[in-house]
Amino acid sequence: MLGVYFLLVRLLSGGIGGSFNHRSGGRTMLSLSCADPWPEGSVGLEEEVVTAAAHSEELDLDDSSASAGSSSTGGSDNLDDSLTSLQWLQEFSILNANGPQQATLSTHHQPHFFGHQQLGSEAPASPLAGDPASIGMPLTPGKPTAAAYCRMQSLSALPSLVSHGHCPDEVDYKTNPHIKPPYSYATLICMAMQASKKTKIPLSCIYKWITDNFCYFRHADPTWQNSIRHNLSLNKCFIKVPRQKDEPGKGGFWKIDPQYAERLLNGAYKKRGVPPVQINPALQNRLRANPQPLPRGLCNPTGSQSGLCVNPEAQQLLREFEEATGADQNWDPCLAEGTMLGAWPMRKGGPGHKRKHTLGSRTAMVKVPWRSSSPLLSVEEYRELGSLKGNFDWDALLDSALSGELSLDGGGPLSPIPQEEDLMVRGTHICPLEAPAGTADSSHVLAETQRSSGADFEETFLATAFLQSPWPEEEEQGSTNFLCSSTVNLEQLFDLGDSLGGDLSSKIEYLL
DNA sequence: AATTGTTTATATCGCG
DNA sequence: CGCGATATAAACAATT
Repeated sequence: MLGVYFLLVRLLSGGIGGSFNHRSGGRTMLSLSCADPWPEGSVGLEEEVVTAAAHSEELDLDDSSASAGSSSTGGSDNLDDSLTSLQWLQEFSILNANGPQQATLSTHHQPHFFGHQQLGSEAPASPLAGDPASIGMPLTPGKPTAAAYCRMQSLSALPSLVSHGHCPDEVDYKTNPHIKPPYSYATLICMAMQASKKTKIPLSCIYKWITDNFCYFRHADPTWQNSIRHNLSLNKCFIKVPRQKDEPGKGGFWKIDPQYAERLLNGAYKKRGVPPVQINPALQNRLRANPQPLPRGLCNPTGSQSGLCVNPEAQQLLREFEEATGADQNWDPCLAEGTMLGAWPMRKGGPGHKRKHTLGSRTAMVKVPWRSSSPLLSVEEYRELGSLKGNFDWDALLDSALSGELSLDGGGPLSPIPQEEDLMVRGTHICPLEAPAGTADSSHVLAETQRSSGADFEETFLATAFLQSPWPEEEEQGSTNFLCSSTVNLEQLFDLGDSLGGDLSSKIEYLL
């Protein structure tokens, strides 16, 4: 069972943004959730972003950013094995599955992790309804969550505060106001930008996304906003897009320089050492006064709720399984465990794996694998890439994977995805990114991105599609959204495996 | 006045 | 110890 579990983790979570988070009654449920649990009809920021999108054509991928990447770095041509393209992805996936994007367990789409917060210009730091810091509940009651402080059993003294440096990855940052997310500000900005699915977003939307997705910042001193602004200004990754004269509102928009996107998210976790626990100072006194009970969602001593703990035997089984199937020999089970199963993401390469990220140096480009996927392409870039569209044949995908054809490291058979059709998962519509006409942009960056992304791009998109987006996607409204609403029963998926027949199925059964 | 954006300064941390 | 990355604070200007 576990081996298939792992396999499908690789197949799906790395791509779909699904999260394996629960086993119930012997049925392993694969929960898939995705972005845009936001209420329809929201105004304010939505309008702003929509407006921004309407003007995006004039702002996409200016030549400077394009040339910066294609020339100065030699960029994508330089390989850097240390930056495996999916590392950030899996990290990002689980992080969002467990944190920013609440993984769901039920078959019902859970629109919000905290109920609805109206969009608009209200103070970003305004606590959400149901905010545990506001109502004294550490985590949303009654909602199963993948976020769990696995292996925190010994930390009952401060269960919701202490991550102890063990597995804070399973902290539900959406609901836990005490632990500072282990992301740099730049990464947070990137997340917000990507989650927005817009080419450019205003500062207020960045605030909004961060506060919506990281409870910590809802209660933290607002000086973090200063840091955000500081980062936007100083970090060359971010490009300011002036607001057009006919665009109402204050300030400009911000977009990410695609050339820097990967680097940023390769460092999706702050590599810089951070204290094991950064307790929101604003809450410390309250916590001292009112010690909180063990929050729901925390890993119980048996680890049964979430945070699947993988014992060495299981990992060995998986390895054997993969050796038998030939599936993705590049996959690091440690990584998978760390990212998909709740362990703190491994710092691949160890302490010597230093990230180079200079705020102000466009020339100090990190080497990016040419086939790595950039998760931070603007929506127009996504759209233009086109590879997001088309029939996403999961039968074929699973087939390929089980037969060892599928290499998640790119260049696989998925590259030439047919275009002009919606994503389909066994007949279920996956909200495709709207592909407006006339967005063809043959910038160097895009060309480079297209060339370099290849098959990874689908993974990238799918893996990040579940990021919560505070901005409703009109194209998704009223449509059945597989990623948002579906819970895939693995047994159903395995039915596919049955159809594959042969040794693989037996191996699967053996592992089960 | 509030928000947004820029700049400077300082501190910490990890790494070579 | 120097350097780079990051965080934090603060001052200041521009804009709405």
